[in-house]
Amino acid sequence: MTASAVKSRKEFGKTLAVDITHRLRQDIVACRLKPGEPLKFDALKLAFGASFTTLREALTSLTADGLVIAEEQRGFRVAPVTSDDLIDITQTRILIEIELLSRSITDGGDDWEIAVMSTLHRLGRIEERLPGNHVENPEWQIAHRQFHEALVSCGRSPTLLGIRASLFERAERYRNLSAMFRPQPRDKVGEHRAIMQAAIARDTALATSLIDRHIRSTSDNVVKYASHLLTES
Amino acid sequence: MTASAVKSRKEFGKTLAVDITHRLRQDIVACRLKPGEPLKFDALKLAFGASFTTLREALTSLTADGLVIAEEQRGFRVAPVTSDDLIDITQTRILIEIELLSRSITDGGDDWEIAVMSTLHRLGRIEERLPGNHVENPEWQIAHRQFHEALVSCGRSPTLLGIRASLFERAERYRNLSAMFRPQPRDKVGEHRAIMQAAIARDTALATSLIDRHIRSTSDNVVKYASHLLTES
DNA sequence: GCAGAAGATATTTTCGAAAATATGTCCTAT
DNA sequence: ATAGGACATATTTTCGAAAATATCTTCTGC
Repeated sequence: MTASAVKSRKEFGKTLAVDITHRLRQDIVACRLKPGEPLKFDALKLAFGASFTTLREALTSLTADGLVIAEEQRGFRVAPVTSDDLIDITQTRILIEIELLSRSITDGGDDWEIAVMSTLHRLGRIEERLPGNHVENPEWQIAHRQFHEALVSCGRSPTLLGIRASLFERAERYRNLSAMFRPQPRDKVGEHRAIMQAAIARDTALATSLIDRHIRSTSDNVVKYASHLLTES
Repeated sequence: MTASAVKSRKEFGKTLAVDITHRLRQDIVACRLKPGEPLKFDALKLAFGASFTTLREALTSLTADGLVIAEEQRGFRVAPVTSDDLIDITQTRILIEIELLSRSITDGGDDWEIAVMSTLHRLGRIEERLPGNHVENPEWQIAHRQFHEALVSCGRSPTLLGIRASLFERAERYRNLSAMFRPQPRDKVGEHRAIMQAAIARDTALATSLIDRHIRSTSDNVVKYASHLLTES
Protein backbone atom coordinates (compact mmCIF):
# COMPACT_ATOMS: atom_id res chain seq x y z
CA MET A 1 0.00 0.00 0.00
CA THR A 2 1.92 3.02 -1.26
CA ALA A 3 -0.99 5.39 -1.56
CA SER A 4 -0.73 9.15 -1.59
CA ALA A 5 -0.03 10.30 1.92
CA VAL A 6 -2.52 12.17 4.01
CA LYS A 7 -2.71 15.53 2.28
CA SER A 8 -4.53 18.75 2.85
CA ARG A 9 -8.10 17.81 3.57
CA LYS A 10 -10.87 18.46 1.10
CA GLU A 11 -8.78 19.40 -1.86
CA PHE A 12 -11.35 18.36 -4.45
CA GLY A 13 -14.80 18.32 -2.98
CA LYS A 14 -16.82 19.72 -0.20
CA THR A 15 -17.29 16.42 1.57
CA LEU A 16 -14.50 14.20 2.76
CA ALA A 17 -15.92 11.18 0.97
CA VAL A 18 -15.85 12.95 -2.41
CA ASP A 19 -12.35 14.16 -1.71
CA ILE A 20 -11.09 10.71 -0.88
CA THR A 21 -12.84 9.30 -3.94
CA HIS A 22 -10.78 11.63 -6.12
CA ARG A 23 -7.53 10.87 -4.36
CA LEU A 24 -8.09 7.14 -4.51
CA ARG A 25 -9.00 7.47 -8.18
CA GLN A 26 -5.75 9.28 -8.93
CA ASP A 27 -3.74 6.68 -7.04
CA ILE A 28 -5.37 3.89 -9.02
CA VAL A 29 -5.06 5.57 -12.42
CA ALA A 30 -1.42 6.38 -11.73
CA CYS A 31 -0.89 2.75 -10.69
CA ARG A 32 0.43 3.78 -7.29
CA LEU A 33 -2.18 1.29 -6.16
CA LYS A 34 -1.42 -1.78 -8.25
CA PRO A 35 -3.97 -3.62 -10.36
CA GLY A 36 -5.55 -6.47 -8.42
CA GLU A 37 -4.22 -5.23 -5.09
CA PRO A 38 -6.62 -5.79 -2.18
CA LEU A 39 -7.90 -2.58 -0.62
CA LYS A 40 -8.04 -3.35 3.08
CA PHE A 41 -9.72 -0.89 5.38
CA ASP A 42 -7.02 -0.83 8.02
CA ALA A 43 -4.41 0.15 5.47
CA LEU A 44 -6.67 2.70 3.79
CA LYS A 45 -7.54 4.23 7.14
CA LEU A 46 -3.87 4.72 7.82
CA ALA A 47 -3.15 6.10 4.36
CA PHE A 48 -6.12 8.44 4.04
CA GLY A 49 -7.04 9.19 7.63
CA ALA A 50 -10.74 8.51 7.29
CA SER A 51 -13.18 6.12 8.90
CA PHE A 52 -14.56 2.83 7.58
CA THR A 53 -17.77 4.41 6.43
CA THR A 54 -16.23 7.25 4.51
CA LEU A 55 -13.78 4.94 2.78
CA ARG A 56 -16.58 2.56 1.96
CA GLU A 57 -18.50 5.31 0.23
CA ALA A 58 -15.44 6.27 -1.82
CA LEU A 59 -14.82 2.67 -2.85
CA THR A 60 -18.45 2.24 -3.85
CA SER A 61 -18.16 5.26 -6.16
CA LEU A 62 -15.05 3.90 -7.80
CA THR A 63 -16.70 0.54 -8.30
CA ALA A 64 -19.19 2.28 -10.58
CA ASP A 65 -16.29 3.68 -12.62
CA GLY A 66 -14.80 0.24 -13.16
CA LEU A 67 -11.61 1.10 -11.28
CA VAL A 68 -12.45 -0.95 -8.19
CA ILE A 69 -14.00 -4.39 -7.84
CA ALA A 70 -16.29 -5.17 -4.91
CA GLU A 71 -16.63 -8.73 -3.76
CA GLU A 72 -19.49 -8.87 -1.33
CA GLN A 73 -18.48 -9.83 2.17
CA ARG A 74 -14.87 -10.10 0.98
CA GLY A 75 -13.95 -6.48 0.52
CA PHE A 76 -12.63 -4.41 -2.34
CA ARG A 77 -9.61 -4.57 -4.62
CA VAL A 78 -8.17 -2.52 -7.45
CA ALA A 79 -9.64 -3.65 -10.76
CA PRO A 80 -7.19 -6.00 -12.49
CA VAL A 81 -5.74 -5.12 -15.89
CA THR A 82 -6.46 -7.68 -18.59
CA SER A 83 -6.20 -7.94 -22.36
CA ASP A 84 -9.93 -8.41 -22.68
CA ASP A 85 -10.63 -5.32 -20.61
CA LEU A 86 -8.19 -3.25 -22.65
CA ILE A 87 -9.79 -4.40 -25.91
CA ASP A 88 -13.25 -3.70 -24.50
CA ILE A 89 -12.31 -0.19 -23.39
CA THR A 90 -10.55 0.57 -26.66
CA GLN A 91 -13.44 -0.48 -28.88
CA THR A 92 -16.01 1.29 -26.73
CA ARG A 93 -13.92 4.45 -26.67
CA ILE A 94 -13.63 4.44 -30.45
CA LEU A 95 -17.38 4.16 -30.89
CA ILE A 96 -18.16 6.97 -28.47
CA GLU A 97 -15.27 9.25 -29.33
CA ILE A 98 -16.14 9.12 -33.03
CA GLU A 99 -19.75 9.96 -32.32
CA LEU A 100 -18.87 12.90 -30.09
CA LEU A 101 -16.19 14.22 -32.42
CA SER A 102 -18.59 14.09 -35.38
CA ARG A 103 -21.19 16.03 -33.46
CA SER A 104 -18.64 18.57 -32.32
CA ILE A 105 -17.38 19.10 -35.87
CA THR A 106 -20.97 19.71 -36.95
CA ASP A 107 -22.01 21.92 -34.06
CA GLY A 108 -18.80 23.54 -32.81
CA GLY A 109 -18.47 27.29 -33.28
CA ASP A 110 -15.65 29.78 -32.87
CA ASP A 111 -15.25 29.01 -29.20
CA TRP A 112 -14.80 25.35 -29.95
CA GLU A 113 -12.12 26.00 -32.58
CA ILE A 114 -10.29 28.28 -30.17
CA ALA A 115 -10.48 25.72 -27.37
CA VAL A 116 -9.13 22.95 -29.60
CA MET A 117 -6.28 25.06 -30.91
CA SER A 118 -5.28 26.57 -27.58
CA THR A 119 -5.30 23.28 -25.67
CA LEU A 120 -3.14 21.73 -28.39
CA HIS A 121 -0.80 24.71 -28.24
CA ARG A 122 -0.40 24.33 -24.49
CA LEU A 123 0.27 20.63 -24.93
CA GLY A 124 2.98 21.42 -27.46
CA ARG A 125 4.66 23.93 -25.17
CA ILE A 126 4.73 21.45 -22.33
CA GLU A 127 6.26 18.80 -24.60
CA GLU A 128 9.00 21.23 -25.67
CA ARG A 129 9.78 22.02 -22.08
CA LEU A 130 9.86 18.40 -20.92
CA PRO A 131 12.42 16.37 -22.79
CA GLY A 132 12.13 12.60 -23.12
CA ASN A 133 9.25 10.64 -21.72
CA HIS A 134 6.66 13.21 -20.71
CA VAL A 135 3.72 10.79 -20.64
CA GLU A 136 4.13 10.14 -16.94
CA ASN A 137 4.28 13.84 -16.12
CA PRO A 138 1.07 15.02 -14.45
CA GLU A 139 1.17 18.43 -16.15
CA TRP A 140 1.36 16.75 -19.55
CA GLN A 141 -1.45 14.36 -18.61
CA ILE A 142 -3.76 17.21 -17.67
CA ALA A 143 -3.02 19.13 -20.86
CA HIS A 144 -3.44 15.96 -22.91
CA ARG A 145 -6.80 15.25 -21.32
CA GLN A 146 -7.93 18.81 -21.85
CA PHE A 147 -7.07 18.70 -25.56
CA HIS A 148 -9.11 15.56 -26.10
CA GLU A 149 -11.93 16.99 -24.00
CA ALA A 150 -11.94 20.15 -26.09
CA LEU A 151 -12.24 18.12 -29.29
CA VAL A 152 -15.48 16.47 -28.17
CA SER A 153 -16.81 19.28 -26.00
CA CYS A 154 -19.67 20.15 -28.37
CA GLY A 155 -21.09 16.64 -28.32
CA ARG A 156 -24.16 17.96 -26.49
CA SER A 157 -24.87 14.76 -24.52
CA PRO A 158 -23.99 14.94 -20.82
CA THR A 159 -24.50 11.20 -20.55
CA LEU A 160 -22.18 10.37 -23.42
CA LEU A 161 -19.58 12.87 -22.24
CA GLY A 162 -19.68 11.34 -18.78
CA ILE A 163 -19.17 7.86 -20.17
CA ARG A 164 -16.35 9.16 -22.33
CA ALA A 165 -14.61 10.74 -19.35
CA SER A 166 -14.86 7.53 -17.37
CA LEU A 167 -13.45 5.46 -20.24
CA PHE A 168 -10.65 7.95 -20.76
CA GLU A 169 -9.59 7.44 -17.17
CA ARG A 170 -9.69 3.68 -17.40
CA ALA A 171 -7.55 3.89 -20.56
CA GLU A 172 -5.15 6.29 -18.87
CA ARG A 173 -4.40 3.62 -16.30
CA TYR A 174 -3.27 1.29 -19.06
CA ARG A 175 -1.21 4.08 -20.62
CA ASN A 176 0.55 4.67 -17.32
CA LEU A 177 1.26 0.99 -17.11
CA SER A 178 3.02 0.87 -20.47
CA ALA A 179 4.77 4.20 -19.96
CA MET A 180 6.92 2.60 -17.29
CA PHE A 181 8.42 0.27 -19.86
CA ARG A 182 8.31 2.22 -23.10
CA PRO A 183 11.79 3.15 -24.31
CA GLN A 184 10.89 6.19 -26.44
CA PRO A 185 7.65 8.08 -26.84
CA ARG A 186 6.16 7.88 -30.31
CA ASP A 187 5.26 11.00 -32.26
CA LYS A 188 2.05 11.95 -30.55
CA VAL A 189 2.71 15.61 -31.38
CA GLY A 190 2.16 15.01 -35.06
CA GLU A 191 -0.89 12.83 -34.47
CA HIS A 192 -2.53 15.43 -32.31
CA ARG A 193 -1.85 18.23 -34.77
CA ALA A 194 -3.30 16.21 -37.64
CA ILE A 195 -6.47 15.53 -35.66
CA MET A 196 -6.78 19.19 -34.77
CA GLN A 197 -6.35 20.29 -38.39
CA ALA A 198 -8.91 17.82 -39.72
CA ALA A 199 -11.39 18.86 -37.02
CA ILE A 200 -11.00 22.59 -37.65
CA ALA A 201 -11.27 21.95 -41.40
CA ARG A 202 -14.59 20.22 -40.64
CA ASP A 203 -13.40 17.07 -42.37
CA THR A 204 -15.40 14.60 -40.30
CA ALA A 205 -14.33 11.49 -42.21
CA LEU A 206 -10.63 12.28 -41.84
CA ALA A 207 -10.86 13.46 -38.24
CA THR A 208 -12.76 10.41 -37.06
CA SER A 209 -10.44 8.06 -38.92
CA LEU A 210 -7.44 9.74 -37.30
CA ILE A 211 -9.01 9.50 -33.85
CA ASP A 212 -9.75 5.84 -34.49
CA ARG A 213 -6.10 5.19 -35.36
CA HIS A 214 -4.91 7.32 -32.46
CA ILE A 215 -6.88 5.39 -29.85
CA ARG A 216 -6.06 2.07 -31.46
CA SER A 217 -2.33 2.70 -31.61
CA THR A 218 -2.29 3.85 -27.99
CA SER A 219 -3.85 0.55 -27.07
CA ASP A 220 -1.41 -1.37 -29.29
CA ASN A 221 1.43 0.35 -27.50
CA VAL A 222 0.20 -0.91 -24.16
CA VAL A 223 0.06 -4.46 -25.48
CA LYS A 224 3.54 -4.05 -26.96
CA TYR A 225 5.28 -2.81 -23.83
CA ALA A 226 3.14 -4.01 -20.93
CA SER A 227 1.67 -7.30 -22.09
CA HIS A 228 3.63 -9.08 -19.37
CA LEU A 229 1.62 -7.12 -16.80
CA LEU A 230 -1.78 -8.04 -18.22
CA THR A 231 -3.23 -11.04 -16.48
CA GLU A 232 -5.32 -13.57 -18.42
CA SER A 233 -5.07 -14.18 -22.14
CA MET B 1 -42.19 9.21 0.80
CA THR B 2 -44.18 6.17 -0.31
CA ALA B 3 -41.31 3.79 -0.68
CA SER B 4 -41.56 0.02 -0.67
CA ALA B 5 -42.10 -1.08 2.89
CA VAL B 6 -39.55 -2.97 4.91
CA LYS B 7 -39.46 -6.32 3.20
CA SER B 8 -37.60 -9.55 3.71
CA ARG B 9 -34.01 -8.63 4.28
CA LYS B 10 -31.35 -9.29 1.69
CA GLU B 11 -33.56 -10.26 -1.17
CA PHE B 12 -31.11 -9.25 -3.91
CA GLY B 13 -27.59 -9.21 -2.58
CA LYS B 14 -25.45 -10.56 0.13
CA THR B 15 -24.90 -7.25 1.84
CA LEU B 16 -27.64 -5.01 3.13
CA ALA B 17 -26.31 -2.00 1.26
CA VAL B 18 -26.51 -3.81 -2.09
CA ASP B 19 -29.98 -5.02 -1.24
CA ILE B 20 -31.21 -1.55 -0.39
CA THR B 21 -29.59 -0.17 -3.52
CA HIS B 22 -31.74 -2.52 -5.60
CA ARG B 23 -34.91 -1.75 -3.71
CA LEU B 24 -34.35 1.98 -3.92
CA ARG B 25 -33.61 1.62 -7.61
CA GLN B 26 -36.88 -0.20 -8.21
CA ASP B 27 -38.80 2.41 -6.27
CA ILE B 28 -37.26 5.20 -8.32
CA VAL B 29 -37.71 3.49 -11.69
CA ALA B 30 -41.34 2.68 -10.83
CA CYS B 31 -41.82 6.31 -9.82
CA ARG B 32 -42.98 5.30 -6.35
CA LEU B 33 -40.33 7.81 -5.36
CA LYS B 34 -41.18 10.86 -7.43
CA PRO B 35 -38.72 12.68 -9.67
CA GLY B 36 -37.07 15.55 -7.82
CA GLU B 37 -38.25 14.32 -4.43
CA PRO B 38 -35.74 14.92 -1.63
CA LEU B 39 -34.39 11.72 -0.10
CA LYS B 40 -34.11 12.53 3.59
CA PHE B 41 -32.31 10.11 5.82
CA ASP B 42 -34.90 10.07 8.59
CA ALA B 43 -37.61 9.05 6.16
CA LEU B 44 -35.41 6.49 4.41
CA LYS B 45 -34.41 5.00 7.73
CA LEU B 46 -38.04 4.51 8.56
CA ALA B 47 -38.90 3.08 5.14
CA PHE B 48 -35.95 0.74 4.72
CA GLY B 49 -34.87 0.05 8.28
CA ALA B 50 -31.19 0.73 7.78
CA SER B 51 -28.69 3.14 9.25
CA PHE B 52 -27.37 6.41 7.85
CA THR B 53 -24.21 4.82 6.59
CA THR B 54 -25.83 1.95 4.75
CA LEU B 55 -28.36 4.26 3.10
CA ARG B 56 -25.59 6.63 2.14
CA GLU B 57 -23.75 3.85 0.35
CA ALA B 58 -26.89 2.89 -1.55
CA LEU B 59 -27.58 6.47 -2.58
CA THR B 60 -23.98 6.89 -3.74
CA SER B 61 -24.37 3.86 -6.01
CA LEU B 62 -27.55 5.20 -7.52
CA THR B 63 -25.92 8.56 -8.13
CA ALA B 64 -23.52 6.80 -10.49
CA ASP B 65 -26.52 5.37 -12.38
CA GLY B 66 -28.02 8.81 -12.90
CA LEU B 67 -31.13 7.98 -10.88
CA VAL B 68 -30.17 10.04 -7.84
CA ILE B 69 -28.61 13.48 -7.59
CA ALA B 70 -26.19 14.27 -4.77
CA GLU B 71 -25.80 17.85 -3.67
CA GLU B 72 -22.84 18.01 -1.37
CA GLN B 73 -23.70 19.03 2.14
CA ARG B 74 -27.37 19.25 1.11
CA GLY B 75 -28.29 15.63 0.74
CA PHE B 76 -29.74 13.54 -2.03
CA ARG B 77 -32.84 13.67 -4.19
CA VAL B 78 -34.42 11.60 -6.93
CA ALA B 79 -33.07 12.73 -10.31
CA PRO B 80 -35.59 15.05 -11.95
CA VAL B 81 -37.19 14.15 -15.28
CA THR B 82 -36.59 16.68 -18.02
CA SER B 83 -37.02 16.92 -21.77
CA ASP B 84 -33.30 17.39 -22.26
CA ASP B 85 -32.52 14.32 -20.20
CA LEU B 86 -35.05 12.23 -22.12
CA ILE B 87 -33.59 13.35 -25.45
CA ASP B 88 -30.08 12.67 -24.18
CA ILE B 89 -30.96 9.18 -23.00
CA THR B 90 -32.86 8.38 -26.19
CA GLN B 91 -30.07 9.42 -28.55
CA THR B 92 -27.41 7.68 -26.49
CA ARG B 93 -29.49 4.51 -26.31
CA ILE B 94 -29.97 4.49 -30.09
CA LEU B 95 -26.23 4.78 -30.69
CA ILE B 96 -25.34 2.00 -28.30
CA GLU B 97 -28.24 -0.32 -29.01
CA ILE B 98 -27.57 -0.20 -32.74
CA GLU B 99 -23.91 -1.05 -32.19
CA LEU B 100 -24.70 -3.97 -29.90
CA LEU B 101 -27.48 -5.29 -32.11
CA SER B 102 -25.24 -5.18 -35.17
CA ARG B 103 -22.54 -7.11 -33.36
CA SER B 104 -25.03 -9.66 -32.10
CA ILE B 105 -26.44 -10.20 -35.58
CA THR B 106 -22.90 -10.81 -36.82
CA ASP B 107 -21.74 -13.00 -33.96
CA GLY B 108 -24.87 -14.62 -32.56
CA GLY B 109 -25.23 -18.36 -32.99
CA ASP B 110 -28.02 -20.84 -32.43
CA ASP B 111 -28.25 -20.07 -28.74
CA TRP B 112 -28.73 -16.42 -29.51
CA GLU B 113 -31.54 -17.08 -32.00
CA ILE B 114 -33.25 -19.35 -29.51
CA ALA B 115 -32.94 -16.77 -26.73
CA VAL B 116 -34.39 -14.02 -28.92
CA MET B 117 -37.31 -16.15 -30.09
CA SER B 118 -38.15 -17.63 -26.72
CA THR B 119 -38.03 -14.33 -24.83
CA LEU B 120 -40.32 -12.81 -27.45
CA HIS B 121 -42.65 -15.78 -27.18
CA ARG B 122 -42.88 -15.37 -23.42
CA LEU B 123 -43.57 -11.67 -23.85
CA GLY B 124 -46.41 -12.48 -26.25
CA ARG B 125 -47.96 -14.99 -23.87
CA ILE B 126 -47.92 -12.48 -21.05
CA GLU B 127 -49.53 -9.86 -23.26
CA GLU B 128 -52.32 -12.30 -24.18
CA ARG B 129 -52.94 -13.07 -20.56
CA LEU B 130 -52.96 -9.44 -19.42
CA PRO B 131 -55.62 -7.42 -21.19
CA GLY B 132 -55.35 -3.64 -21.54
CA ASN B 133 -52.41 -1.68 -20.28
CA HIS B 134 -49.78 -4.24 -19.39
CA VAL B 135 -46.84 -1.83 -19.46
CA GLU B 136 -47.09 -1.16 -15.77
CA ASN B 137 -47.19 -4.84 -14.90
CA PRO B 138 -43.91 -6.02 -13.37
CA GLU B 139 -44.08 -9.42 -15.03
CA TRP B 140 -44.42 -7.78 -18.46
CA GLN B 141 -41.59 -5.38 -17.65
CA ILE B 142 -39.23 -8.21 -16.79
CA ALA B 143 -40.10 -10.15 -19.93
CA HIS B 144 -39.78 -7.00 -22.02
CA ARG B 145 -36.36 -6.25 -20.60
CA GLN B 146 -35.25 -9.83 -21.16
CA PHE B 147 -36.27 -9.75 -24.82
CA HIS B 148 -34.26 -6.61 -25.46
CA GLU B 149 -31.36 -8.02 -23.48
CA ALA B 150 -31.42 -11.20 -25.55
CA LEU B 151 -31.28 -9.17 -28.77
CA VAL B 152 -27.98 -7.52 -27.80
CA SER B 153 -26.56 -10.31 -25.68
CA CYS B 154 -23.82 -11.19 -28.18
CA GLY B 155 -22.39 -7.67 -28.21
CA ARG B 156 -19.25 -9.01 -26.50
CA SER B 157 -18.46 -5.79 -24.59
CA PRO B 158 -19.17 -5.94 -20.86
CA THR B 159 -18.65 -2.19 -20.65
CA LEU B 160 -21.10 -1.39 -23.41
CA LEU B 161 -23.64 -3.89 -22.10
CA GLY B 162 -23.39 -2.33 -18.66
CA ILE B 163 -23.95 1.14 -20.04
CA ARG B 164 -26.87 -0.16 -22.06
CA ALA B 165 -28.49 -1.73 -19.01
CA SER B 166 -28.15 1.49 -17.06
CA LEU B 167 -29.68 3.54 -19.87
CA PHE B 168 -32.51 1.05 -20.26
CA GLU B 169 -33.41 1.60 -16.63
CA ARG B 170 -33.32 5.34 -16.89
CA ALA B 171 -35.58 5.10 -19.94
CA GLU B 172 -37.90 2.73 -18.13
CA ARG B 173 -38.55 5.41 -15.55
CA TYR B 174 -39.79 7.72 -18.29
CA ARG B 175 -41.93 4.91 -19.73
CA ASN B 176 -43.53 4.34 -16.36
CA LEU B 177 -44.23 8.03 -16.14
CA SER B 178 -46.15 8.12 -19.40
CA ALA B 179 -47.88 4.79 -18.80
CA MET B 180 -49.88 6.41 -16.04
CA PHE B 181 -51.52 8.71 -18.56
CA ARG B 182 -51.55 6.73 -21.77
CA PRO B 183 -55.09 5.79 -22.83
CA GLN B 184 -54.26 2.73 -24.96
CA PRO B 185 -51.01 0.87 -25.48
CA ARG B 186 -49.69 1.03 -29.01
CA ASP B 187 -48.88 -2.07 -30.99
CA LYS B 188 -45.61 -3.06 -29.42
CA VAL B 189 -46.31 -6.70 -30.20
CA GLY B 190 -45.94 -6.12 -33.91
CA GLU B 191 -42.86 -3.94 -33.47
CA HIS B 192 -41.11 -6.52 -31.36
CA ARG B 193 -41.89 -9.33 -33.77
CA ALA B 194 -40.60 -7.33 -36.72
CA ILE B 195 -37.34 -6.63 -34.90
CA MET B 196 -36.98 -10.29 -34.01
CA GLN B 197 -37.57 -11.42 -37.59
CA ALA B 198 -35.08 -8.96 -39.03
CA ALA B 199 -32.49 -9.98 -36.45
CA ILE B 200 -32.90 -13.71 -37.05
CA ALA B 201 -32.81 -13.08 -40.82
CA ARG B 202 -29.44 -11.36 -40.20
CA ASP B 203 -30.72 -8.21 -41.89
CA THR B 204 -28.62 -5.72 -39.96
CA ALA B 205 -29.79 -2.63 -41.80
CA LEU B 206 -33.46 -3.43 -41.27
CA ALA B 207 -33.08 -4.58 -37.68
CA THR B 208 -31.12 -1.51 -36.61
CA SER B 209 -33.52 0.80 -38.37
CA LEU B 210 -36.45 -0.87 -36.61
CA ILE B 211 -34.72 -0.59 -33.24
CA ASP B 212 -34.01 3.06 -33.94
CA ARG B 213 -37.70 3.70 -34.64
CA HIS B 214 -38.77 1.58 -31.68
CA ILE B 215 -36.67 3.54 -29.18
CA ARG B 216 -37.55 6.84 -30.77
CA SER B 217 -41.29 6.20 -30.75
CA THR B 218 -41.17 5.09 -27.11
CA SER B 219 -39.57 8.40 -26.29
CA ASP B 220 -42.12 10.31 -28.42
CA ASN B 221 -44.87 8.58 -26.49
CA VAL B 222 -43.49 9.88 -23.24
CA VAL B 223 -43.41 13.41 -24.59
CA LYS B 224 -46.96 12.98 -25.90
CA TYR B 225 -48.54 11.75 -22.69
CA ALA B 226 -46.29 12.98 -19.91
CA SER B 227 -44.87 16.26 -21.16
CA HIS B 228 -46.71 18.08 -18.39
CA LEU B 229 -44.57 16.15 -15.88
CA LEU B 230 -41.26 17.06 -17.47
CA THR B 231 -39.70 20.09 -15.85
CA GLU B 232 -37.63 22.58 -17.86
CA SER B 233 -37.85 23.26 -21.59
C1' DG C 1 -41.08 47.86 7.69
C1' DC C 2 -36.93 45.52 6.53
C1' DA C 3 -31.98 43.97 6.17
C1' DG C 4 -28.88 41.53 8.60
C1' DA C 5 -27.02 39.32 12.63
C1' DA C 6 -27.63 35.82 16.25
C1' DG C 7 -29.50 31.99 17.97
C1' DA C 8 -32.29 27.67 17.57
C1' DT C 9 -33.54 23.71 14.90
C1' DA C 10 -33.12 20.36 11.30
C1' DT C 11 -30.20 17.63 8.38
C1' DT C 12 -26.22 15.80 6.65
C1' DT C 13 -21.65 13.92 7.33
C1' DT C 14 -18.18 11.53 9.91
C1' DC C 15 -16.56 8.62 13.43
C1' DG C 16 -15.33 4.49 16.29
C1' DA C 17 -17.44 0.65 18.48
C1' DA C 18 -20.16 -3.59 17.93
C1' DA C 19 -22.05 -7.28 15.06
C1' DA C 20 -21.59 -10.34 11.22
C1' DT C 21 -18.90 -12.84 8.24
C1' DA C 22 -14.82 -14.86 6.36
C1' DT C 23 -10.18 -16.84 6.94
C1' DG C 24 -6.62 -19.30 9.25
C1' DT C 25 -5.02 -22.75 12.83
C1' DC C 26 -5.08 -26.55 15.49
C1' DC C 27 -6.92 -30.82 16.91
C1' DT C 28 -9.19 -35.29 16.23
C1' DA C 29 -10.82 -39.44 13.91
C1' DT C 30 -10.18 -42.45 10.25
C1' DA D 1 -1.13 -38.53 6.40
C1' DT D 2 -5.35 -36.23 5.69
C1' DA D 3 -10.17 -34.68 5.69
C1' DG D 4 -13.23 -32.48 8.55
C1' DG D 5 -14.67 -29.93 12.55
C1' DA D 6 -14.04 -26.53 16.33
C1' DC D 7 -11.91 -22.72 17.88
C1' DA D 8 -9.27 -18.32 17.28
C1' DT D 9 -8.11 -14.44 14.48
C1' DA D 10 -8.68 -11.12 10.85
C1' DT D 11 -11.72 -8.38 8.09
C1' DT D 12 -15.77 -6.57 6.50
C1' DT D 13 -20.28 -4.68 7.36
C1' DT D 14 -23.64 -2.25 10.09
C1' DC D 15 -25.11 0.69 13.65
C1' DG D 16 -26.22 4.86 16.52
C1' DA D 17 -24.02 8.70 18.59
C1' DA D 18 -21.30 12.92 17.90
C1' DA D 19 -19.55 16.61 14.93
C1' DA D 20 -20.20 19.61 11.08
C1' DT D 21 -23.04 22.08 8.18
C1' DA D 22 -27.22 24.05 6.44
C1' DT D 23 -31.81 26.07 7.17
C1' DC D 24 -35.25 28.35 9.66
C1' DT D 25 -36.71 31.81 13.34
C1' DT D 26 -36.32 35.57 16.04
C1' DC D 27 -34.55 39.81 17.38
C1' DT D 28 -32.18 44.23 16.81
C1' DG D 29 -30.86 48.57 14.60
C1' DC D 30 -31.85 51.63 11.13
